[in-house]
Amino acid sequence: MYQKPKGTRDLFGKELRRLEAMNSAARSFFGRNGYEEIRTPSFEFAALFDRSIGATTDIVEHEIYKFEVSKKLYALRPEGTASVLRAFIENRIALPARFLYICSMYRRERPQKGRYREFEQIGIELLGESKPFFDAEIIDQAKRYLDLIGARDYTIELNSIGCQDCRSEYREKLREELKADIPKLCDDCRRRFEKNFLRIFDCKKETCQAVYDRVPKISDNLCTECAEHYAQVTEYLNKFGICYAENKKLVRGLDYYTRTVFEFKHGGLGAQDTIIAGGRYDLLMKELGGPDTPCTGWAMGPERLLLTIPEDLPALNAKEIFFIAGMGERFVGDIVALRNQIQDGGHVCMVGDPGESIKAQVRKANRVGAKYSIIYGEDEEREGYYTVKNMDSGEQRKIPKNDFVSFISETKGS
RNA sequence: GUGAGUGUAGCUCAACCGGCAGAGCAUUGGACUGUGGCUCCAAUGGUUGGGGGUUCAAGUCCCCUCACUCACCCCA
Repeated sequence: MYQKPKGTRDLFGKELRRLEAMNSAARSFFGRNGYEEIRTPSFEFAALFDRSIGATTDIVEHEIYKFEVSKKLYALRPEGTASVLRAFIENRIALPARFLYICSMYRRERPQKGRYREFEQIGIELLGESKPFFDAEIIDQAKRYLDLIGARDYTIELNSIGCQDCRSEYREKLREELKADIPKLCDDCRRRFEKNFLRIFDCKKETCQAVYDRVPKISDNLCTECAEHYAQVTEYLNKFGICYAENKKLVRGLDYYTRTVFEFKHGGLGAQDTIIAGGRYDLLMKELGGPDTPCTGWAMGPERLLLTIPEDLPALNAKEIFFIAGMGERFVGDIVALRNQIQDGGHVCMVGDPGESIKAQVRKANRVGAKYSIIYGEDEEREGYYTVKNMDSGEQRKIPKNDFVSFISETKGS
């Protein structure tokens, strides 16, 4: 028996409907906010991600699916931002630009709760706006979207990790501060400090956290411009009426972030509790060879979000289902014509095997959730009507063939 | 890449110290010949994830392997 690769899923039924409901809600909500959907290739040249995410991050080092064809090295995209910026630059799109993407991403990690090797991301990118207002605005939009689809009990955490100048200055300060404590830190943290020093604050070990609790934080060591920017972001968030918590230990895993970073988290998700993460990345566009352009954006993990939302997501318009039970092979022509008529009227219609007993067919009608069973056999043919059984009430009506069109259209709205 | 846990019928799970592989639900048929759901009766359903070993005897103990789950790492 064939099996799907580790970390992938077959999506169907309720799960896929819920996911698709989120996607269409995102398209219409962010569409109303001026975001235009963009779809970039599932794979890019691998170098794009080295440059954007950071060549020393774990994602680039061993989580990307890479493959070489005709001496060219490709990579399945592990995230969306790099591709969107590449597309923006390559297609010479005008500023300011607002993009929405809904795409599968690929990372070769060990799967666990809320983490897969192929997973969806819904993300927005706002290109060409530098003002703190827009940092706050994309947070506000994320929050309103979550509220719209019925998410509850999430928290918003905010921090600023400054620009390159504040960061390199802070890094030396931190190195001094930590000197005496280095023996207390875990191996991972020592490694982190060399590779991506801010990430030490993400460590889950209490012994490490005890040290970081009393060490100066980057948000208290910003340059004047970054500090002013951060202060204004918090002011705007207050004006928007958004509840958030400042988390001085909040950092991001990707290299390209500057100044504002934020996460939306949800308890009850286990270890992977971040449902939305993003921030400002003013340097990346230039880094990728484009015009010097300030940008903000975030990405959401819809699978994780769905884990937090109770079953009854605002349903897509539930269609009424018809089921035709024909009483013998010789009615196939009539049955098919009737099926077409019902489907042309915009309804869902399934047909039973006319060779099966009426009992077996009505049972199947029940099983597929049919609202109406239509029985057609010798009596109906002779006298020119359809027997229509309402599967909820059990009530049964004879509807003359000539009246059937109006029956169909009446049924539509109910 | 590292660690822990779990794999028994389509699904959810039993099976004592190693001693004939079981139940509920689902499926199919019947009671009810052209009428589903509810009830009752019956039937079908298994190389106990796979391979090897120990033993008179392995679902059970040992080794290997595969898959899933959770956590570390990392991240949406």
